[in-house]
Amino acid sequence: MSSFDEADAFESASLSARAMAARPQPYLEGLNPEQRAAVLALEGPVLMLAGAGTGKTKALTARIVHLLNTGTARPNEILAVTFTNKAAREMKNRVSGMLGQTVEGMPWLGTFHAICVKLLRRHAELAGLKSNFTILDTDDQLRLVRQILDAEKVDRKKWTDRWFLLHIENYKNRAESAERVGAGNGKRADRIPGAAADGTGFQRSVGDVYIQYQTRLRELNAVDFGDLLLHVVTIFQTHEDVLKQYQRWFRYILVDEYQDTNVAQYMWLRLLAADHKNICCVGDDDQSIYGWRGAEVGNILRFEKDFPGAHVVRLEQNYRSTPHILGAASGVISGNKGRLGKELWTEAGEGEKVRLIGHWDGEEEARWIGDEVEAMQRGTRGHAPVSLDDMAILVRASHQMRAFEDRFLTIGLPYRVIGGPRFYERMEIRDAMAYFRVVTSPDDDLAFERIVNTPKRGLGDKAQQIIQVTARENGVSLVEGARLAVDAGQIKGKGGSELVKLIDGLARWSRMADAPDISHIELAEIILDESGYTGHWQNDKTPEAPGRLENLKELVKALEQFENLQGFLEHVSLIMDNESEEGGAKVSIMTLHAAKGLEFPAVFLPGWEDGLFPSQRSMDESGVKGLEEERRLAYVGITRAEELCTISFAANRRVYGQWQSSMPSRFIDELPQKHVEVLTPPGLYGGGYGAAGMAQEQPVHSSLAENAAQADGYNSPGWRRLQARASQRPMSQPKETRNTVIDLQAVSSFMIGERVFHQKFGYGAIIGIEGDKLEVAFEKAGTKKVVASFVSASDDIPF
DNA sequence: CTACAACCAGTTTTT
DNA sequence: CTGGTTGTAG
Repeated sequence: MSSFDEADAFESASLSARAMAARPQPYLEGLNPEQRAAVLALEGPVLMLAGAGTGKTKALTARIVHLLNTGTARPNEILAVTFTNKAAREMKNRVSGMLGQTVEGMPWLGTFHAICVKLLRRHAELAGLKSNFTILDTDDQLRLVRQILDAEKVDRKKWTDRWFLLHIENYKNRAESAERVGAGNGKRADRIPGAAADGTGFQRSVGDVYIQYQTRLRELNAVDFGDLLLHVVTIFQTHEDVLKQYQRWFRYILVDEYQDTNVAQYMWLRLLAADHKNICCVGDDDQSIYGWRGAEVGNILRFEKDFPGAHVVRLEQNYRSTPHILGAASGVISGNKGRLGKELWTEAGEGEKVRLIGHWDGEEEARWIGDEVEAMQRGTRGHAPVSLDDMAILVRASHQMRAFEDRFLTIGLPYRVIGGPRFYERMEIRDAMAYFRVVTSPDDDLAFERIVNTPKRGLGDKAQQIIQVTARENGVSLVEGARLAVDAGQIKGKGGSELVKLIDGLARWSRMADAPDISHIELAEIILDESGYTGHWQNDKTPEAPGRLENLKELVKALEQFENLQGFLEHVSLIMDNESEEGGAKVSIMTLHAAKGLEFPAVFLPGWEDGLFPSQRSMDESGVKGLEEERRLAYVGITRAEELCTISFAANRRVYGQWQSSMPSRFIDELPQKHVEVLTPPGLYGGGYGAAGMAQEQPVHSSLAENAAQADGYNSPGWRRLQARASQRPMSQPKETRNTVIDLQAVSSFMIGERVFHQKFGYGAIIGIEGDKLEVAFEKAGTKKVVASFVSASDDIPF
């Protein structure tokens, strides 16, 4: 059953407009003049340019409340769109808070996707779908692409499923339908490079795959996330009556984070606002950091052209950060061209300068930050103690997190990583949900495919192929196909009997789902139990297994909030977050992207090195555009800080196991000196390097020495030259490896008992030799057979 | 069909 | 380095 109730959404305005008209307006009291202007300008197009920390959400919610309170609009006449469920939730809460009552019937406050699901369910037939269509997750999408590629005999080593999916999604972000893309077949830029010459038989374009992908989706009665927008836009474009209807219904439109809209979302909004033009877009062009997934900064930059006569309000008074922090941030962002232009200011006292510190390597950086966090927690240099909850470490790329995790575990500093793999993305959760999906809708082939041999039932590629073929030949679902194949005796042995067990189980569970005397929670437990899925993890001896069982329990617990399995699945397909938080205070570690919208009294920004931040890949792939987005990311990072912002970089860093040296980020040069204090790194003055002892080996040309000497001129030419010199000189690896790699073709003789080293398994002793294969007893990894060329002799003292 | 070793690629992430 | 995928031996 869908959670969406039409009547509720459109008809039952629970708050009478007239009854509200004369109410007082306390929500206007706490607003500054600009915020107030943005709230009061209810009619016509409004662009609210809201800088970081300028009370954007406050103004936005006040605007909604004002619409309601003055009787200008009823709750169900307001379309309020956000990007994330979190933002939608917060807005809902704040509106209720301001209104002093729960918001009954604001059915159109939600994410783009959630709102589009509602719309598309109403008009599914106009998109060639049934209204109970399913929404695919990334796994399903890839499985689908893979099927198409295999059918087309595409060499998947050369062009991966991900590559195709990426392109398809890019098309969808730009609202380009398969028909349209396919029509340009062969002439367009989407032609697969080198395909014709490859001899794989696949000589066509991404457009062809896109077309087939859409065809399959329709056959499956399914959509992906991109489709939710694209289908609705297409319906609006081709059915004027439908569009008109919604233009009348949604009398007032509000959009949060407008700088993150993609072309499809932009078109969707323009269509809906075309008639009355009561659209209020809120955003900050300086915080557009999602270009790589289709966001178009151009949308916000063009607003006044799109909506002539638009009322533009700038929120520039910042309530979050100190002047030094704002000064540093605006210094950096001023390097970008084509901004709408904003200057943040604050009434806050001067505060501390942004601190800048360079380190010898990434480990020292982590060590220093760990110490600093502890010191701040204790309260140092006249500062009051800072709670760990109030500190955050914001990195450019998630692999930077490991250094901090390692260090914090060593010193026992509690931390939390935000934005890791989310609950519903974990393998065991997806498996379990795939079971639920097949039980609730037996036609869900993708889900069936996922679980048919999970846990292992002896149904490998061959058996699965038979099922596929049988299903296709008879035009039935995979479950049905499996039944037919078994009946025809095509799947024999253990696999056959296991398959029968599975099919019978599915049928039985489906019946239970309809039975009134079994709760869906019991049903879920029965499914997981009888399918053998729980047992599979109980028998698993790997260290993750207990955690996975724990997660499954949590999943079952989460079911309690829903009436039935369908309701749960519907919810999960749209809401994929899970932030259960317990325990004491912790430092947060997260990416800069994940930090957008958050704020912390103390922020650390490590890894400001050219190539890492700004990311080389961004610059290579998107040139100046890429660099500008990176710069906005820097701006976002700095403006997360309320009181103390510490930027750091390391001269050397281990990347994919290799040591690499780099120059300080070009963004460091862009920090205005008057807002920055350069700290002296600890390493030079004893102690810092500990056992590594490389301070002696690499004394003078260390960038740190220069850093200390040039405390006031870190961006001087001298500093630059020195950095360039340091990076040209290959740094010797700080931690010496003591095993020597020996060319085995040259040496070719191994002896039993000899000590060797293997990349993956570590150290071990040879206990057997067969031709070019060695049997090695590894110290940590046990006894393995390895090819001789993969081990090297170790000159460690044999034990 | 499964298990294990070899190979390979490797930002950012929401819905 | 590391995790995910592919290829091959049992």
